[in-house]
Amino acid sequence: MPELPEVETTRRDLAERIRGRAVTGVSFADGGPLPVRDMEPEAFAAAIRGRVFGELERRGKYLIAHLEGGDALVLHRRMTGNLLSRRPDDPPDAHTRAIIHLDDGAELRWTDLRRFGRWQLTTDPASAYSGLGPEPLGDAWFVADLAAALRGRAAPIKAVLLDQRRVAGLGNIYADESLHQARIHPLRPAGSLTDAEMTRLHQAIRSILLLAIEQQGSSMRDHVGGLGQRGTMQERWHVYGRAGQTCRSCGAVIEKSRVAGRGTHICPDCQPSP
DNA sequence: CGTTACCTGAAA
DNA sequence: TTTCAGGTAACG
Repeated sequence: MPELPEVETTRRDLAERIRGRAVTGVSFADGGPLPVRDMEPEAFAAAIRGRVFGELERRGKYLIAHLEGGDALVLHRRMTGNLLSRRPDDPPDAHTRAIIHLDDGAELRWTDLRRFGRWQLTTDPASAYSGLGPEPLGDAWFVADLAAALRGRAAPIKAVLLDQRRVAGLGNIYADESLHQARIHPLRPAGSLTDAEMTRLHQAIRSILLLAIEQQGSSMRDHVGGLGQRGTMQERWHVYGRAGQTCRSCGAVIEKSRVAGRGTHICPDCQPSP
């Protein structure tokens, strides 16, 4: 579910709310898989109780909640995970799987319908996301870096964009939207893109991710920000979720197919077949 | 590389 | 009843 803009929205919403706050306890829902898989829930609760949060960082789609002392709680929302700050008397949130209680009385609620999300308490946070490629919104991501990631690759460009080792943070929605804005068909062999196409794609990725962050992400169904609010980027989609509707750029009918195992949306006029 | 499994629920 | 869903690890 959540891609870079959705995770960044959570980070911005929660960073100042948790900084300096101590954990007073953790409670987990009864029954079903929990986000902590590499230790027993009781051991996890004992290990984090009393710890104080520092900076809340994002890397790709990972959230890194640093703890004073150097270790961190690394979270990945996967498909339906949400982390939100609530007060104890706020109404319950559906599919709440865990709650971190803070010393100012706030509750950090983890909701996750499909239970794919993961938490990892680690003394070496970087090891949790060591294979990630560059941050597409970073100061040091240039067209040349995208070109290097694509060079010689026969795989469809969409598959490469979804590969977190090449670029960190793109998922199915923003891969489709970026390729449409850049006027590139998702099945084009990655290594076959011209310089002009790579320049357009680099620009499209950055501008779409920035707009999506402004919009606080896409709330197709499950995503909410750190305060429980829905994003509005779904109103700006050009192709994703719009099969059968007309292209906002040229009026052609948006088509849906399957590429790299994922539902894939294109405008057949803007994005000619390879 | 593409496919399957992991989970639950909504929609077709 | 079947299919599909924003992700990714483990398969072959």
